[in-house]
Amino acid sequence: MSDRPPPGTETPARPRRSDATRAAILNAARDRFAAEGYERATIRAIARDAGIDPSMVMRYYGNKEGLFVAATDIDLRMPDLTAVDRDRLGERLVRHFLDVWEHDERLTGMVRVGVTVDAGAERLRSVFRDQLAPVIAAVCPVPDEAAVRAALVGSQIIGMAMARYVVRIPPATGLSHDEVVAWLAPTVQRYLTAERP
Amino acid sequence: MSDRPPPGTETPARPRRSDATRAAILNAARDRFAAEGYERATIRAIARDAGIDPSMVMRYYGNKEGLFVAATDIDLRMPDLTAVDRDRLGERLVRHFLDVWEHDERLTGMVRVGVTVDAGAERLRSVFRDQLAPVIAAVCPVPDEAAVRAALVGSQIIGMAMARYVVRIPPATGLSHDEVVAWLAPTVQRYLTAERP
DNA sequence: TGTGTTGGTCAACGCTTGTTGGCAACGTAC
DNA sequence: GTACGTTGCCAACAAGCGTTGACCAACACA
Repeated sequence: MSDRPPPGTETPARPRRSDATRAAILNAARDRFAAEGYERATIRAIARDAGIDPSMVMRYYGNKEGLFVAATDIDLRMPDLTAVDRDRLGERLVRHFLDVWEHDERLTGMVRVGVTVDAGAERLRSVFRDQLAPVIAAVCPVPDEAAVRAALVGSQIIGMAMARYVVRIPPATGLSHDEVVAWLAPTVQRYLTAERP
Repeated sequence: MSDRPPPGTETPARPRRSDATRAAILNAARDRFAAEGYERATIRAIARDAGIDPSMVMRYYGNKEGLFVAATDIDLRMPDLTAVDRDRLGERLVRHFLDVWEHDERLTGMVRVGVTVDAGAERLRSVFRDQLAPVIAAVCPVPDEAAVRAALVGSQIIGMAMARYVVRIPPATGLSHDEVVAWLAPTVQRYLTAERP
């Protein structure tokens, strides 16, 4: 409890001896949550992975939900779309997401958790709101339409991610990157730039 | 164990006194699995909902996974697409799925479970394979392309379902049925009928 | 009427879970 | 050098889980 300095008066970044342990816990937690979902990822297993005692997890993160919140920071590494040819926005986005999904299995896991537990769903909503929506709003001429267009793009992207990486529907897993781009890019392009129907 | 008659010699349909109980268990199981996912839905809670003892669940369905398998039959009630105008296939499909998703919350729940536990993912794959793919293959002129086209359609449909009903991303939940159809129908139509890119 | 089958309850089992509190070793500041 | 906060381990807790087996009541059938 006398662990973190009082919020607001936070000291710049005084390193603590336990920082390595904290990091190890977060790393193990991310992997376990991603691989097994919220319920099956036990504090005991996470602690074992991190090479410490389960009680340390409690001391540093309060309880399991606290650990989950601390462990799940999702970064989509969104590109700046204003620098992209207007008629290649769809292709650029689809390619980017294929890249992100494929290089960080934790994202798949976070979707898994986001679907199961409330705190996870809130995380996904915040990722949509803070990372995807703004980037899309920046290239949307009518500000009022930005949110809906972002949601549409998000729906197609997350749907393909579900099909390929989470549920693993065979025809979807068999597609090459180029094939996925060829099919999905026009969809995303239309959601971004087409007149509102 | 001496419960079901030996498979193969199954007697036509002799009703058992316990049929009502069995049905009550399945109903309660469906609701609990849908609402809380596989892990949080406990056999004890399901039995309580059904008004019987937990041990009955074990007797009738062997174990928790057996109950899950028995409880999760998903019926998409797919329409016959061969009777639909070729250039309205997209609209027809999107409208159908909106209808199905909105009238059976259990579907949402099954996605939740399908994402979490292996047996659930297998269920989703079988639904895709046995219910969605055949219907789409029936209107696909090039048989070899049917599976991929079905997967593409499925990705957009399941993505919108995730956005609207599971994660509940605000801009997506705010869309009316007609708006969803207006945006998604052309996408699905293209996945179904457009030349392979 | 007697006997085997079916539908159901009850109490307990072994196990895992998140969580807690006590206690030892270490480092640092006075 | 002693007092104190930090870091860590250990052992235990209460609760909840899936699962089992003994036992009873009602029925079906001879």
